[in-house]
Amino acid sequence: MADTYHHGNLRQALIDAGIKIINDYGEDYLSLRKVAAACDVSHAAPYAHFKDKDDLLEAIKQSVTESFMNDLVEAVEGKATADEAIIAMGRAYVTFFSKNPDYYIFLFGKQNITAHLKMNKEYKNDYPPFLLLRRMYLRHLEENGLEKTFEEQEIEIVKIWSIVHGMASIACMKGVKSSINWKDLDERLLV
Amino acid sequence: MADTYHHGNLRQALIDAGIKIINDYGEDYLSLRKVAAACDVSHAAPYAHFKDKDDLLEAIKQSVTESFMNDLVEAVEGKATADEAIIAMGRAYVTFFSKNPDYYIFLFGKQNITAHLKMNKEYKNDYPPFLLLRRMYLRHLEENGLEKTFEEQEIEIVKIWSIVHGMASIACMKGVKSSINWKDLDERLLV
DNA sequence: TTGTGATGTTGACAATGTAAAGATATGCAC
DNA sequence: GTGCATATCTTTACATTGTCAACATCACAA
Repeated sequence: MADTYHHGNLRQALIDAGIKIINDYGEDYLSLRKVAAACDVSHAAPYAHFKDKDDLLEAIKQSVTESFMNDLVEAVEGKATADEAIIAMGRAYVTFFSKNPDYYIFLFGKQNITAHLKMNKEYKNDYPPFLLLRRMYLRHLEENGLEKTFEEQEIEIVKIWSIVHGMASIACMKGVKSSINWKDLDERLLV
Repeated sequence: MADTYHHGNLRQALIDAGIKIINDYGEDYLSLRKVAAACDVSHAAPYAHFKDKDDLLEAIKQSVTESFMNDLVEAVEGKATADEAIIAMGRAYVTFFSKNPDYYIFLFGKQNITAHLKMNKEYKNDYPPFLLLRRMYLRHLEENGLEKTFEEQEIEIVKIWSIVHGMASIACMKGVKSSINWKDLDERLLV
């Protein structure tokens, strides 16, 4: 099935090609036609799988978020305590974006001048990485026999998130993995 | 000087036209050629004043930020106490973006999923609105004879900012000025 | 077997950013 | 005022891009 008329799994191939382009040259460089060309397919072929460019972008974003989540879950799995898990998650978070700086801009926006989570409740209840952090935080409270109001919980979770996200943001801007101060991150994550 | 070959003040006219387009149809609808057309000028004329599209966008952004700052300063001026000034500034902040929702996306980014200020110190020391808030906050401390460490100060300032910015963000999304709970905002701003 | 829908190709079009070459006005040296 | 350098603007041209329509090809079920 080398050079068949049908591609086989073009949809996934387009997503992968898009990710590679974003990774290699940044989002600005990506175009529908280049993605199609990267898959050795005519420039209109993507329209069989995606409504328009935005639709493809959405799919790519979802795919990147998935692999982001995989890294986070993998980091958390099998950790003895919630505290260890939170630190591991923080490191994985920063590592993910320092490995692929373009993902940060792609996921969080080009003109992102902020480093904290949106207050919007819908978002906090939707975004998988955030849900994972909340689970870890609640486990942390339980393991240490702590009692917090819901308000206090939210504030602390956002605080942790901010530290990690801000650190990732800085790491991305500098684009220098070696500039990350891991010990500093760990210490700041110890609630 | 009705129909002269030279426009007179094309640079400013282009910026104004750009602002109007963003205001009326959103940033996506803006193109160099449309801006030029709105000024009754050939599509390449802007290149005498701006290096490229991004350059024009930068100028527009700067202009919008200026009028934003004007609103904030005007709100603060002549207020008897710092507390009054902070509340007035908060209201002006939210009002500005509820009057022109497109400005929010334009200034803070389309995929802005965050509602707090970037931790980045450079930013905090550069962004005029933030500097204004810090001045008011320090005046507040002074007027009430309060002593805070630098750390505490930063946390509280970011907190105030977050409340205001988050409220503006929500107001923009709903696009409904009447949905703003001004009393709630005032109360939350009382440190 | 047949034909129906999913998948791909080709060709076309309008919108866009940008560069090059030339036209026109403005201001300054003399 | 004359003449010229420069800033400003127009015209023309071109490549890229998103999108559509018409058609080709394939897979699979009736």
